[in-house]
Amino acid sequence: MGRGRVKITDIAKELGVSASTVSRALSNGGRISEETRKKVIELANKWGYKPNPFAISLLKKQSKTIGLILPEFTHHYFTKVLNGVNQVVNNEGYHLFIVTHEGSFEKEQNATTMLNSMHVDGIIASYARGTTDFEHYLDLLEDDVPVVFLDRSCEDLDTSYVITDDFPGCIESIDYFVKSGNTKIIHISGPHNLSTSFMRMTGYKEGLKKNGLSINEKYILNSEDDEWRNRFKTLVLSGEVEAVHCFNDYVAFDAIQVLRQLDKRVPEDISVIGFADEPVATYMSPQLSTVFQPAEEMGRRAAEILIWHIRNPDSDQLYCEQLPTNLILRESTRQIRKKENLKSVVKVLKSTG
Amino acid sequence: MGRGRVKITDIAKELGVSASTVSRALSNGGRISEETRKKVIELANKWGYKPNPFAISLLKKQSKTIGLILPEFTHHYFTKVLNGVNQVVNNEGYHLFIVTHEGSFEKEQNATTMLNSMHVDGIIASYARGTTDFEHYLDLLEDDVPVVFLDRSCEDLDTSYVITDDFPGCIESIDYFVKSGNTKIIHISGPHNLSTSFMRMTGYKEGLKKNGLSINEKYILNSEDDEWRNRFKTLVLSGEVEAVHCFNDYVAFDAIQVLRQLDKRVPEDISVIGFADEPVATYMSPQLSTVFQPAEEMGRRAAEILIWHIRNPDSDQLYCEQLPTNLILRESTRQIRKKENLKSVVKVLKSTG
DNA sequence: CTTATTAAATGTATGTTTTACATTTATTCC
DNA sequence: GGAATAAATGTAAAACATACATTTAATAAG
Repeated sequence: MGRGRVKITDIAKELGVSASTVSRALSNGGRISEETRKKVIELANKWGYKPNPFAISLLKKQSKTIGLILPEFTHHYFTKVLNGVNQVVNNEGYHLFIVTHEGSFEKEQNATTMLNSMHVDGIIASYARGTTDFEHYLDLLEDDVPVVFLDRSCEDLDTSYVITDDFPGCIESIDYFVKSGNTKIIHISGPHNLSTSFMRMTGYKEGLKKNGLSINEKYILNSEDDEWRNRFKTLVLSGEVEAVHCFNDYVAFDAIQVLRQLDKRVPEDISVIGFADEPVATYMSPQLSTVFQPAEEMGRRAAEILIWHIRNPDSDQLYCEQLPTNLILRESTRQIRKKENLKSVVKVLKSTG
Repeated sequence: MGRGRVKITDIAKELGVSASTVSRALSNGGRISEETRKKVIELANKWGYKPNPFAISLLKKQSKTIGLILPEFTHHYFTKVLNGVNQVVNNEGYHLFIVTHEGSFEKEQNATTMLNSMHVDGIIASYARGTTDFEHYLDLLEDDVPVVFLDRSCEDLDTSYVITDDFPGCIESIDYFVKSGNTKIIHISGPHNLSTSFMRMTGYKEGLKKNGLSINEKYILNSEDDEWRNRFKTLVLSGEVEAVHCFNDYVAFDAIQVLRQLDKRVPEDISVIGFADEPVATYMSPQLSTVFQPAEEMGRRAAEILIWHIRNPDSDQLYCEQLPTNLILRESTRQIRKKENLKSVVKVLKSTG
């Protein structure tokens, strides 16, 4: 039979009717006699008829396929995002084309043009760190391919996006440090061209301000700087560090390794809080206190929003959502008292109609 | 212009030539005057012509798309496999459709029929644990869709596969235990319906046998059994445990947690070896000695083999490859002396022509 | 100068499905 | 019986690119 090679005309020929009759019977659209419908459906089942998706896509100009652009697969965070996206996309009868850009702007550009030429019905994109030129996304929008940004937003473009609000999470962390008696707090930042990195550093600064502490640029290290470990050691040894606020869990892991080298105990001597709640946080010891990001939920929301756009192509409505984070206290912070619930939900709905 | 809506006939009309001339000029197939070719290419570039993949797929009956069936995304191992597959698939100009079955046989079946109806050119499959019925893969093969099994093989079906040979890795681990002076070795096994679980347990037994040690079923615990921690504690406290051979790194992590509760030092009192070299192995402390599985390489090989099958549809040759594992010594085992190189490469080439 | 040969360009059919429109058949009413 | 209506089915076009066949023009050979 070969690859469901039975097509609508085969059934039509066998039954002595026309192809359109068969099509109607199968898609129960127009009027058709109950008798023929039954006959057609029966034979279609018997022969295992499967419509050819290419013919349908060619005709209807839609592929029932969604493109997902991710930085990489091996990062656990994106894996969870992917999982979330996959769930709703499957439920809604779409298929997923996944491309990674590995942080390369060029690959990211290629990904968008590729997905466009593959005629995906829409795209969820988590763009490369260094991307500042969004021309390729503009091309997509001009071709009426809806785009939803994930994890990273672009305010210049009129697109929906789903991000976590890193701000409250950082402030919550600083609050906790202060409440547990740590006021000498340093920050180890991430890649400087990454918006989340900037956000978390700003959150750190705001947290200090809110607690009446002064901001000292000397206390902000950059994990991309090869010298950060040495600077960190110097600060620690000079006794100027009581707590470390880190860009993410991996940086926190590295910081704790350094502290161990210096025979500093965590959290007795120095407290550490990470960001993202990656698996590393639960496997390292001490287990890391960190800020949980609802990665899977983000993936789900992004997919839901994208599918909404696909189904409402004429609407100008945009969904710009910031999902709340959650401070998870484990072993790398000193205990203090029952943590208050700082849950924050922000939903903005901007409309450019 | 809308979604690269410029098509071949637009260019043909503008230039006053026929559609097929334009097609020929663009695909530089048949003979055509240099002059017209130039004109066509120029206009195609200017208008940003992109061929419609559906029309091509409909005509050529191939989608340039490969289906990948994985258990899940969140397991780091499969993420790396995915990464490997993705690399070569991209290089060879194919696209990837990814489906997960989450261990459900029904979902796995759906995945195969879905991918078949999407007319993928071939499928790489890592089937569900409990799958014993391979009818749906047989359907695929009958429809001339090549299948390559990954991580899990099916000897009943004439397909290529890529698996790791868990056996030598386990034996190497036991050898190492013995050489470093640990002879009281217990095994903590994985889910009992999982073939890798069985393989690793058998490897453990063979390793003991090879070293002249007796096998005691009392020393084999099952991590799926809720009581394993208590049994483990009892064994440890009775002084019958010098080394622990674990089904995978997560089990090893749990085992070490238990040992810590009992104030046993790793590796001074008890050595532990895991399996798989998951990230947890490098993040926990002590860092875990474990058996590295070439996940990415497996993904790459599977993709290479599948593409070979796609390009050689008439050949009956099968590639059945077992990739070697590698014992990585970190901090959870006592040091002994320079580790000898036990690399083992097995390549079987079976042909049913 | 005619015929054969080559080159260039064009036209047509194919792949599969859907749908707007057209046609046939059956039924009902005056 | 003929017109009007409804129901069922058929026809053809559209979606887009390409393989194959054919036509037209130009050149070489006899």
